[in-house]
Amino acid sequence: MTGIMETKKVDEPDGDGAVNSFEIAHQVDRLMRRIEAGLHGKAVVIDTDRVGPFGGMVLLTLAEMEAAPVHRLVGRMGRDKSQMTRAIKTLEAKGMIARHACSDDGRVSLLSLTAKGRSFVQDIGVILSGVIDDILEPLTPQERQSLLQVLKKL
Amino acid sequence: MTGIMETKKVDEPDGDGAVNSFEIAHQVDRLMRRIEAGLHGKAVVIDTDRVGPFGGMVLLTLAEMEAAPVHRLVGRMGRDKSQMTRAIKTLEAKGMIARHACSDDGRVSLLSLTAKGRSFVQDIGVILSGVIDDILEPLTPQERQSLLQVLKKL
DNA sequence: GATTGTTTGTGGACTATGTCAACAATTCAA
DNA sequence: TTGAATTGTTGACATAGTCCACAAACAATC
Repeated sequence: MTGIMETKKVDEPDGDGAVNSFEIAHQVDRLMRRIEAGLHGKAVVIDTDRVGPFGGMVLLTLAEMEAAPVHRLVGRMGRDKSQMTRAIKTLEAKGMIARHACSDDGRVSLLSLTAKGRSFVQDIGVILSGVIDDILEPLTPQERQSLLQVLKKL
Repeated sequence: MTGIMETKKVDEPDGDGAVNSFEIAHQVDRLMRRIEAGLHGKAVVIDTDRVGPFGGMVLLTLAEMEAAPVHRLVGRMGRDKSQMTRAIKTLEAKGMIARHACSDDGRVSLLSLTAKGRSFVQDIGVILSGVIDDILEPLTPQERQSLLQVLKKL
């Protein structure tokens, strides 16, 4: 149906407009990797608590939700529950997030950033912006906008 | 400079057209994760040799290079050398790739897919195409094309 | 030809992430 | 109220990524 792995060479898009799937996967992978690498290179200096890339993502994500239960974080980030449990535990130990019981539901405990967590998010956000701006540098503002637009649609 | 982590709410693009950086990182991350999850769900059945996601990517990448030294694979995939060494070792053990000495350079050994490796790539390619087509389903052909275009501009 | 430095690939040791399955506590629904 | 479903936790394990040191082959110089 789609063209990628056929033996014949595919020089132009298929009739139904499909694009090379592996090419997409590969480019997305590379992009993600560049973001991580950029962060890895620059963020070490401020990550004094050794929160790590994943912990950073959790904090960043939590920053734009404020007071969310674990399962919502899980849903938003697409990770495993157990992984999230542990990440939260260490982030809590480092004083980045706090949890308080949910009055409506005895099972859930709501998560929120502490002042320290917010301050970290602030710092890492600036760095992340810089890294992504560097990567997106070859794109025109229109292209950036359309990239974000398309990504959001998915 | 960029808007993401400012305290004030950002409802519209900044004057200089910058977009929310974290949003980009987050969406790229999610997209990558959806691809992995889709692959994970569907590819298990054919991955009888337990090549794994990373091994699969190596094979896919190698398929479009044919007879490449390790360091080129490393460069293309943005991973660590040692990681690649080990991945190659196991892939070789599983009979997916073969290595033969390079006449020009005594240090490098050129990698290429075996028949088995090519067959695997064929299968996984079909699945990957399906997964990505599913994910890209909400996009118009124009949007897909523009996504790939923008990604390639990196 | 011996020298120094670089590239290429390996290996060890370690950390971080991700997966799977089982589980208790709670809530929900019939 | 009893049986499912949800929520979060844990154990055990598998995979992936990082850092550092190293040997062998090359490259450039003297």
